[in-house]
Parts: sequence; structure tokens; C-alpha cells
Amino acid sequence: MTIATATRFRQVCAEHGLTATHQRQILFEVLQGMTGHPSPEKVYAKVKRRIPSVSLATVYKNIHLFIASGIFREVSLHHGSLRVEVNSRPHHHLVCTVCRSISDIDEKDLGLLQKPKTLSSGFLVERYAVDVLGRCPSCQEKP
Amino acid sequence: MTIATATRFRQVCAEHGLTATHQRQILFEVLQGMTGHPSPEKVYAKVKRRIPSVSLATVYKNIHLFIASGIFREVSLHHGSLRVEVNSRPHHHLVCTVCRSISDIDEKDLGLLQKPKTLSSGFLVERYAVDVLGRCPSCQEKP
DNA sequence: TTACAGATGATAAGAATTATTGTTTAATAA
DNA sequence: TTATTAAACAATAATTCTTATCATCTGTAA
Ligand SMILES: [Mn+2]
Ligand SMILES: [Mn+2]
Ligand SMILES: [Zn+2]
Ligand SMILES: [Zn+2]
Repeated sequence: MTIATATRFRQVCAEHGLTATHQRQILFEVLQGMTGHPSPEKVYAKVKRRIPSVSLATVYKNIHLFIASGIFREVSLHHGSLRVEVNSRPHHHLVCTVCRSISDIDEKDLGLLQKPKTLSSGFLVERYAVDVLGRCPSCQEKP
Repeated sequence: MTIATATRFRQVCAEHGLTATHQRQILFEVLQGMTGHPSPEKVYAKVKRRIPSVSLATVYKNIHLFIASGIFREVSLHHGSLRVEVNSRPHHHLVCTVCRSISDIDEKDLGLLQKPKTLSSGFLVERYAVDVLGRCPSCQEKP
């Protein structure tokens, strides 16, 4: 870790009211150096190289803390348990970032996309799934 | 169950090459009668009212079977484990429906949306997350 | 009707995540 | 600097969700 990195980490912690612990700093640096969408286990493996005594629970807790603070995001808000889609109409989803409730919105009511069927990357498109992220009516009351 | 429903179920099974068992029929009817995005436990509870001896494992297995056959969908392809987003640029995701790999696509390269900031439903929009579902290059080889 | 591949129910096992608890540490003020 | 204390930590038990195993049963087609 460079002095600059360390300083920036302390700044980030100050901004979000977090205690600047050694474990958090290494986790922060490890995450910044990773690509893709790593799992907690993958992150843990990397942190452990630099802090052999680190606990998996600490990695989980601090990933959640970083996410709650907005320092990092999670890839998907619905990574929990399996849910069955029983609505056969073409539709998308309104996902509340606070309570994680999911409600349907008809494709036409969203009215926003012209969907390219091919992408330069060689990916064969089947369909688009849009999550509109935000706050549901009942979660707008408390700030 | 009406005769019509039973007949339609047999037809669906025939189309997809599935054995038409009693458990599957009740599951099918229960799913069709539900709204929202039920969990396997919720579905199990309803099936159990009509077949008290049914096993949770059977419900899981047949939900997966229905999904694999395309009779129902799952709400999200990434409902597995937590993944950290370490890419801070505005981007969306290409999700392979076969191997479930997730790769990034820059917002501008997707180039498709004009995003309404308000929705009639009273939902407060923060941002949009688009999953482009389809087949990644390596999964296009096998049909 | 019978044979049998495939489905079911009971339950053990596994994977991912969270809770608990005793110990250690970072921040702050004397 | 050192003492104080709330917060964070490591270790690990517990919980939740899902899948695997296996003995028994059943739907299908000959
Ligand atoms: Mn839906
Ligand atoms: Mn991404
Ligand atoms: Zn909400
Ligand atoms: Zn693929």
C-alpha cells in the first residue's frame, strides 16, 4: 500500500463515519484491485494473503458495511432465494433498494427501450430484463 | 381443478416431454393461481394443502423442471450468492442463460435507454440496472 | 397387465450467511 | 503518552436455503 492509498482510505472512512481498521483497509485495497464480480470467498482468499489471521465473518461484515455506505455495490439486489415468476406478460421490475420488495411494471408502461438484438461482443441476445432501482412508496417516508 | 385445466396440464407435459404426475399437476395449478414472486417455501405451503404428503424436495425439483422447460421463469438469474461490484463506471450486464456468467457492458455501448425519472406508481427512481440475457460466445457452440 | 424408467418422500448433507462471545484495537481525552 | 471505552475482531456455532441420497412407488407403453 502506498501512502496515497492509505490516505485516501482514511478519507473515505471519515466521509462515511467508519473506523479505519487495518482489516478494512486491506479489504478496500483488495476490492479495488479485483475485476469482475467476486464472491465473498474469493475476496477472503485475497485478504487472507495479506492478513493470515483474518476471519471470513469479518470479510462478510465489512463487505456489507461498504455496500451500506455506498462505497461499493452489490451486483444484484435479488441474490437471495429462488423466486418463481408467475406473471407471463412481458414486464420488468421495480426493486426497492431499502426493503428489497419487487413489483411488476408492464413493458409498455416503462416505455423506454429500443433493444439492439446483436451486440458487438458476440453475445447472442434473447431478451432484456430491466430493474428499476429506487424507493417504493412506503420506504420514501423515512429518510 | 376443472377438466379443462387437467387437460391443458397434460398437453403442456406432452409438449415438453414430462411425465404427468399428480404432484406436478397440483404444483402447476398452484403456481398459476399465485401472484407476485413466490419462494419455494410459499409454493410448498400451498401445494401441501392439497397434497399433505408432498415433500419440499419434490417442489424444488419440479420448480426447476418447469423453469428448465420454459413453462415458468425464475425472477432473476443471479439469485445465488452475494457478488461485489468493483467496476465503478456506469454499466450494465450481459448474463448468459446457459452458464450464468456475468460480464460488463458500458452504458453507452448498450445505447438504448432514455430513462424516465418518475413513474406513475409513486416509485422513486434512483437508477436502472439492465440485464441483457442471452448466450455468451462459448455457449453458442452447443445447441 | 406387466416391466421399468423415472418420480416421490424422508431425510442427510452441503453451501452460504449470520449470530454469538470472549478478546483485541482504534479513537479520544486526560 | 497513557487510560478509557465503544467498536471491531477471530473463532466458531447456528441458521437458512438448496441439493443429494436412497428406498419405495407410479405413469407409461408394450
Ligand atoms: Mn415479475
Ligand atoms: Mn459489473
Ligand atoms: Zn421499500
Ligand atoms: Zn455461457
